Amino acid sequence: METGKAKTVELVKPTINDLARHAGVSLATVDRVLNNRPGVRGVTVARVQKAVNELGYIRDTAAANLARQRVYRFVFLLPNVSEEFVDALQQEITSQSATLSNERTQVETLRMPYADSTEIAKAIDQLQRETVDGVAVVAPETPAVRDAVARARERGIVVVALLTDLPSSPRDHFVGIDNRAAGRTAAKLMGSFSVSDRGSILVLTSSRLARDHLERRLGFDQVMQQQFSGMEVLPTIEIDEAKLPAERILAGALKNLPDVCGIYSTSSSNKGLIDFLQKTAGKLVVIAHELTPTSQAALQQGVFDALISQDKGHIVRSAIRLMRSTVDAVPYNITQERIRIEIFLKENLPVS
Amino acid sequence: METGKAKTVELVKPTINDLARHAGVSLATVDRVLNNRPGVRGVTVARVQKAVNELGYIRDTAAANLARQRVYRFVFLLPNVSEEFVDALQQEITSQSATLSNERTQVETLRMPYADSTEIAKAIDQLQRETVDGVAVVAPETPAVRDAVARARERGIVVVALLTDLPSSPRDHFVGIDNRAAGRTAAKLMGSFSVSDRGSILVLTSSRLARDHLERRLGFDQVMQQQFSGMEVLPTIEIDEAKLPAERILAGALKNLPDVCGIYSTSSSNKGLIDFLQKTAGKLVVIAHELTPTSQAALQQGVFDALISQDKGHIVRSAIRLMRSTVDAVPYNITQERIRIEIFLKENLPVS
DNA sequence: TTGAAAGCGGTACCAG
DNA sequence: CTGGTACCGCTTTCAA
Repeated sequence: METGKAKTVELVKPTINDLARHAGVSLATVDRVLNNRPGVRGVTVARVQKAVNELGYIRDTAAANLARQRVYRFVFLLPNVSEEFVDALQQEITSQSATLSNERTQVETLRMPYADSTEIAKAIDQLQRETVDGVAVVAPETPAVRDAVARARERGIVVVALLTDLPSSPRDHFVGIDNRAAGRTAAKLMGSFSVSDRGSILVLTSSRLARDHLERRLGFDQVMQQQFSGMEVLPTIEIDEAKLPAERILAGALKNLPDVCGIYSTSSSNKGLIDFLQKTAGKLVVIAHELTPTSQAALQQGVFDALISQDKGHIVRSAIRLMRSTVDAVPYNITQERIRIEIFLKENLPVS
Repeated sequence: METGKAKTVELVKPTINDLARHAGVSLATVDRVLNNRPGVRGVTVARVQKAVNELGYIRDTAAANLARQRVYRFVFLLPNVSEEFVDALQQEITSQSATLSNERTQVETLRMPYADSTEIAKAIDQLQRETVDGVAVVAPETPAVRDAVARARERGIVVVALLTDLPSSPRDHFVGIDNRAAGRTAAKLMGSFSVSDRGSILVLTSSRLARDHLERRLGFDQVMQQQFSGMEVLPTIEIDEAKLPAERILAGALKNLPDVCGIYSTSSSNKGLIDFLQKTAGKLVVIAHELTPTSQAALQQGVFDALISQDKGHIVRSAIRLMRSTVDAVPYNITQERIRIEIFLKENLPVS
């Protein structure tokens, strides 16, 4: 810890020319072994590899991509539900695509009915290795999806599960938060923000994105039971505005259950809930997911008490970095790719 | 929102060759106007610029950097206090430097006594434009520092304020959290986690990093007063282990103040506090800053209730991206550079 | 099985 | 004031 102690990193960076000279072969041969292309004698390969090790060679990806005129082509497969968060995610992809195209990366977004996993599977099956390098998909974990993912990977397409994991599918990566931990966090906040240590909690969900919602509920129950056992967590109510307005459902539920003191919505589309709460006098602790203009306003007004969120920009960048490095079979920095569980309170809302 | 609606981005990317042809000039001339080098007639400049606009030319930075053999040289100036967080930050810089060197970026870390701003100013003054492109500095806001920053910028060195802002200095950017909002968040959690709505709160600080600590305290007071006015926030106690062990100070304070129900430490070095708390029976709500191995353990054990943190990896990457794009005078994505206020509870601790 | 040489998109030096 | 050209690090024909 002495003052001024400095730490520098050398930047000598041997090139393939150095390798060629060192190994006594031509550039072309060096390139062949570097990219393990066929047609090089074992001895020659060994000579080059020795040079690589001795000189500590690291390929300059930028130069390689330039020479190769490489373009990465990725597809995002999102549900076509009218959910603010998903729309915002697509918006994010679109707005990043400008920058991305300067980084030799092409992105395309496809929207599919989330519930119809046959449709999704079909869409995945239509992805040709010749035209796409990787796909990031938001999908339920059904056999149809699993098999389509497996086939895509066999074709050599990199597959990333987005938002909701597909652990039983052979996907290359999952990009999204740990939803069980998110549920635990929601519970901790719910319990802490409640003035009383008893009462019951309403849990709301949307039918879509099933697995992540389930995981959230599991984590929620776990902590409520461990730390706030005086409170009762009611069975999950599924809200589908298309069938029945949220306000109706909620009004009914609250009438029958007079001791409800909190609401946890595992969903990210809460317009109906917000409308209902704004008309209701009683003070409930309300926790929901995802920071969107709507939910942010609700938080600001005090209708919501906390929001569990994940950064859309980070998710998109992370998915792309992971697809890119997987395609190129180069390592990536895992710490940069962990999507954090963000907690928003009125007090730490981003200044917009 | 139709199914399958696709959004693609073209990747035609005109090159300087296209520009040259289109404008009827040579590559060299195109290069001159692109880099506004002298010695080109106004008409010619106009012709090239017209071509740029008509073709929608965007420079390929990777190719340019290759040709130019560009290397970015940045310096991080950190306090040489023995604080876990700062050490971790230096560690982060070091571990990123491997990747960075493959991105034509060289980083060097210097450690300076935080309290001695003349020393810091001297260190900044010693940075030569010939050998460094940018510096990220953690420093108190004193006239000496301000002037040194101004001189560095006049020499053409990009300056980024790290962790604690230097708003009155002509720094190019600030990389770190909004510390007032962080304090507000701490207060909200403090009030919510407290079982009673009265009692008094101890606020601890380390003498260093003054401005950010001050801002945290301000934000804290604001929300405590607004939302938890039944609680009393006591004057800040400065802890300097070198002078007097934290345990002594705390034991003394708590003896005189029997109604203390919570502790907010604006500092990130809390070994003494943790030691003290582990030996103490009473249940206090304790909130501190920065996720480190020590603080994480304290959170895990229930000694701490919440941690307000900022991501070190993000901070370093962000500082570097900002310095790079400022040096090159190219735009950057502000949303990617906003350092979030992270809230860690036992429930959302990263699985390590 | 190997090497020579052109070229990717730019930059920079030298000549005119 | 402008153009020609070698070169950055790597890839990719084509020919030997």
